[in-house]
Amino acid sequence: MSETQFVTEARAPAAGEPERGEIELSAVLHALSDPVRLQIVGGLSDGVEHSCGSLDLPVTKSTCTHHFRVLREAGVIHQRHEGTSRLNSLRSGDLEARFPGLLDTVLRAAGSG
Amino acid sequence: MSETQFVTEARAPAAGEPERGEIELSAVLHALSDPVRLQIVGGLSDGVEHSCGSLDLPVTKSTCTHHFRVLREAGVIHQRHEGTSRLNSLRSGDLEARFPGLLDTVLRAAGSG
DNA sequence: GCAGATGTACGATAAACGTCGTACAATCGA
DNA sequence: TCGATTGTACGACGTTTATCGTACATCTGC
Repeated sequence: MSETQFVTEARAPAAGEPERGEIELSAVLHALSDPVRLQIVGGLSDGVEHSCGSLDLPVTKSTCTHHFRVLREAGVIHQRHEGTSRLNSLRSGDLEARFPGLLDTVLRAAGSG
Repeated sequence: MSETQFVTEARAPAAGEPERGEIELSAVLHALSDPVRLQIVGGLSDGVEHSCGSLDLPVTKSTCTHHFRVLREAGVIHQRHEGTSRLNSLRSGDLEARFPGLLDTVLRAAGSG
């Protein structure tokens, strides 16, 4: 896991991301309710930053952009710019603080289902 | 809780309900991603059967019917006919068997959020 | 500067969604 | 039987969604 994932203090989120305290449950559940986005979250669950293209998703680039935006605006992921890439990571710490156990439970459910 | 909720054997679902093994994670998350439906699930979380009207929802009757159908077709609730009422209950046992911890975690998140 | 790589922006499109109103069906009590 | 209660069916409506293609922006390496 990256060193930013288990911090317990809320940090200032990037533009377009909700703050930790403003993450809404219904938005998170909606973000996780799409199979492609569930696949993205599963791909990010190793705690390593992944670029959008490195996840080998079954949709086109522009649809990818759409799904990453939904996840970002729901507060599920963080996007960092590096070169021509956008490095994505799960906001595990923020989600764990706001909705304890939720992300892990969903990831386990996605893995076994 | 009613006596049907913690059975570990899958039972034949009513028409329109998926069987235990066919409950899909994305459908469950989508069903739970609407505030009204989250309120319904919260209202049913005492384990008691509730009629549709007894939950005092902020929408009209026909919208209620719609939300209960979404929950039923996702496998989240069971509906039983009794007189002029439809008694609703959570499929806690089936959900726990299929996606362990998911329902409890979401309900706890909904309660604190 | 130029070409390639990586995403985003924008518009289009078809499907699904949440909401409502009205009409209807089923049941119960008087 | 008649009226009240409870919920469903159906159609309408505006919004949102998931998807794509094309065009564009940004960065890297030559």
